[in-house]
Amino acid sequence: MANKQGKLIGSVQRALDILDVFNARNPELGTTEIAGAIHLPKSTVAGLIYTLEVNGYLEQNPENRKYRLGYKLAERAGLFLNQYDLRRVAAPHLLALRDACNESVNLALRRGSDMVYIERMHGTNTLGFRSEIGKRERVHSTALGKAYLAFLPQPEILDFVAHHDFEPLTQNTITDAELFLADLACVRERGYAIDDQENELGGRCVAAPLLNFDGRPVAAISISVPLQRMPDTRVAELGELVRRTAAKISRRLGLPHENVG
Amino acid sequence: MANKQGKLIGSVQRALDILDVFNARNPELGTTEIAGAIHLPKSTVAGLIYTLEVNGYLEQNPENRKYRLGYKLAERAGLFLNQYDLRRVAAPHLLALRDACNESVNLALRRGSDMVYIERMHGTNTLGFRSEIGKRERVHSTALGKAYLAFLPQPEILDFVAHHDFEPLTQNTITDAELFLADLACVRERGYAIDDQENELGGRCVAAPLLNFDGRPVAAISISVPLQRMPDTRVAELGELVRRTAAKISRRLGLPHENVG
DNA sequence: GGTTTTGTTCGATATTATCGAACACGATTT
DNA sequence: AAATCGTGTTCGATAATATCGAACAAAACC
Repeated sequence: MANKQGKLIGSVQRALDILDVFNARNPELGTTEIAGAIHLPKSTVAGLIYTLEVNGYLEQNPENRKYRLGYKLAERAGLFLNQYDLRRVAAPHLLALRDACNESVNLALRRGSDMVYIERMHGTNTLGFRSEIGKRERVHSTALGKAYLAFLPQPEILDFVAHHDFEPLTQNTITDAELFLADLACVRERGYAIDDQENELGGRCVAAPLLNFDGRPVAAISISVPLQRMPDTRVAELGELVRRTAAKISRRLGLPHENVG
Repeated sequence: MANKQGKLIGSVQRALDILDVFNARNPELGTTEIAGAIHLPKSTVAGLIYTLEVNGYLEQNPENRKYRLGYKLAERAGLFLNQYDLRRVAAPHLLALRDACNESVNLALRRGSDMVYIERMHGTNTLGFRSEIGKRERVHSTALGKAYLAFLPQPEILDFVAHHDFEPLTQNTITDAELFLADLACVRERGYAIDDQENELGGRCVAAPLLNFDGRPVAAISISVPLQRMPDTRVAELGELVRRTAAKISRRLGLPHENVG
């Protein structure tokens, strides 16, 4: 993004690559597997793994000698999340919103081409409890992303569509720049964004942006509902609800200094 | 704590040191401040910071050019937390426990000399939210830690007291090894541990361990209450409650393979 | 507008991470 | 039980590469 001509530190980059190898399908990996995944000799990754392990970013399962992500990540992540007053301000309103519709509600920041969840509350029926905080989804395929984007200054919007890869995630994903801009215009007009299975089949969402004193979006909130419980009539109803809730939170956001994220 | 003769990779260690410089009191730091904190030249940390930033572990506040922890930590932490079936199994019981006493309830793993929170639910009055997941507290000064420790095999307990630094956190913290062992015996007898302002003034906790099929502790749960709402009579009441809840969860923990943490 | 603090650039130096082969350990198989 | 397979670990030589300090540039401050 910037013209900052920085130099990457090789071994640090490789260490971070190791952390990225882990995912939901591969929560535990051995040294050889990790070495294979990042195309480095075993002995090299051994040292990197050891350093990460000593610092708590990896931990070894004594039963199978494999490694998994460590507690230190949770510790540091807690600090990351607490930086955002936003979360504290929004929490009671999200709770009320959740209770009003009894569906999952979300709060997310934009980070580049992704929206990152920083708070999530599920309806009473769904007892998933998976901490999906930190999860990322694309800007262009989510109601969250479209709500955020729609209220940016026009030049930034155009810059986004010019440089963004509109990867189709379902057959409903908007991949055409013109159509996307038209959709954003609709979002502005009606005050909330709609995702009709554009990010995931069987899922519908409505979302609205949180604006600071300047009118600039700093985050977005959404309600996500399985298709079965989300007929067209309810889309408008929940859309209005999320829009009003977002407006209420925005009014509380007299952020004088930072938190613009 | 092993005799594994590993070699630390210097630059990786320094990069991780940078992440550790951030804390609640210093959520944002500039290059010079970071360099001062870890005693390295600015130009060296610049490269490390850049590498961390590119990977999302740090982000720069455009308003003051300072750095703060990045979203990538939350993303990776989500994966860490999801590794523990424990959380999913315990969640409904914790919820019930929370509703039964309307106080904050916690689930924590032991990591070395600390207990690490992996789930936390607050009473309806306290609106604090998930923020404190990942937080660490000492084993010897918390009900969580004492509950966990008390049910370990005796040799491991002795090993712990032999090598642990019983740092006093309040005037109530047990710092004498003999007294500590005596307290653990009480814990075993009554089935739950008590922390009477040993970790923090004004806070009382009761806790009980979660045991796997083997009878080995894998985690602990607790109820933490402000002193004002926790007279001696209620200690016994909530203690029994947390003990019974822990027993219920333990019964569900037929862990055949791992998750021993 | 001048001054101070802060962040960035640059190239020479020597530290230090890398590599591959050989070793040791455990698990699984026959 | 023996043997095999795969895995993780050790080791020293090599060359790559992170480090450093000073000089530069750029904000922030007054």
